[in-house]
Amino acid sequence: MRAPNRPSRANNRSLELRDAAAHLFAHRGYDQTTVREIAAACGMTAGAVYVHFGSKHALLSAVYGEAVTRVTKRLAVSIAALDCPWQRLESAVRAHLEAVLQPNDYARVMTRVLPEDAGEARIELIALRDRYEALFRTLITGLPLVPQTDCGLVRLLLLGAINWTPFWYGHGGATPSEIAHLTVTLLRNGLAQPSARGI
Amino acid sequence: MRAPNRPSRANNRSLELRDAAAHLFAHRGYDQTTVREIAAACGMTAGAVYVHFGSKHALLSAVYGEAVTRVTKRLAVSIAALDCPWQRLESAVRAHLEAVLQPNDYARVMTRVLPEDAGEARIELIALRDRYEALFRTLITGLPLVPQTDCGLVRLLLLGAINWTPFWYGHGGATPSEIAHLTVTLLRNGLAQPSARGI
DNA sequence: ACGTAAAGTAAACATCCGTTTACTTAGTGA
DNA sequence: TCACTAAGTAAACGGATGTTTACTTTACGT
Repeated sequence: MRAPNRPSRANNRSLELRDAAAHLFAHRGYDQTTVREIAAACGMTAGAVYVHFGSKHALLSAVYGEAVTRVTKRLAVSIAALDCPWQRLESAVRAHLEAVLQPNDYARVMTRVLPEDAGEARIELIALRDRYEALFRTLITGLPLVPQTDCGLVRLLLLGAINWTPFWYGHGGATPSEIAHLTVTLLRNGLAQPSARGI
Repeated sequence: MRAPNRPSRANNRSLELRDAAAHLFAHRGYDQTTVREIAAACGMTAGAVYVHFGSKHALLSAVYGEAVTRVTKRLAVSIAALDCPWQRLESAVRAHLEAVLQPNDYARVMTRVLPEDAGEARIELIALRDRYEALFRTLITGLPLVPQTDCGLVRLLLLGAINWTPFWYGHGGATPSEIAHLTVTLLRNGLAQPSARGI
């Protein structure tokens, strides 16, 4: 008699478990989170976790998949009304940063948990991550760049820069919006004084 | 009678252990590497590791410290003869990338193992990493940037971009030298067609 | 030649982890 | 009402892990 006002039998505690797992994975990493901790965070026993998820890896897949879904939606909304390719990119970067930098457990799992650490779920996580990064591919190939720019390389550098932000955010004092603006300005115009530009 | 031509009693097998640990930490991560594996890679037993290192964490500290020392030296050499601030930065980035991207176990540990995963050794690793990143601080503050640029933010974005490269290097086809050139060019001039630059 | 101490082994220790099993509880539908 | 089934518990299982202990080997200084 834990929840008297239980809405129905399918009182999906699996979502509660997934949230708890996301929180722990985001803050302590996958390896250093135990199934017992996840269960305890929901007031359950470790065994009960396996009623909802076949394995710890499956739990990570569920968290990762939800993370990609959420941040993809957020990104799509943020660029929907914009036309200028540079504005679209900046808005996408801002959306990504807001997702990753706020205390948002799901988004943070995307950058903190390496697919390589996921064992069996590895291939699935890589596919999910690639699906997300393809959005940036579209945004970047839409930019009016100097000819023969390696768009793939630009995308990877950009994603690297913003995926690394969780490791230092908070010490610099800049907001996600400011970081996004500087990042895209840098990509667009560079930072050299006009008199000091190279060929 | 393992090594007949043993040079002396202090046949420092601790260096051999450190190398083996670096290799395994770089390729499989800290948590997923066992002390027994490290010992086996040197033809030893797990117990023998504790003759040379007090704990697994101490072994990680040794690897991390050596990594910082090596890459610092490499970086200092690469920029010694250069005057132009942009050339100095590009050379430093190239040196960093070559260290991180070649099958160089030590440098890779610096980007693959998060200090947060190091337990007791955490504070020490952070101090070592900060010491290294301070080199880039000097290089960036020496650049003739547009006024009021947030140099700290630029440094963090740059380090993020190049620290993330190990996760995708090899799929893009670009060499460390090419990546370094594009990165610094981007930082300097941006990538927008001159006709499409913003204010 | 001999004592010392470093280097290494083999095995145990204590603990923890993911997972499974046997069992209990409590709604649900016929 | 009663069989059915999802949800959960308690406990055990099997194995792995970092570390310690007791003992052996071996090179060096005196």
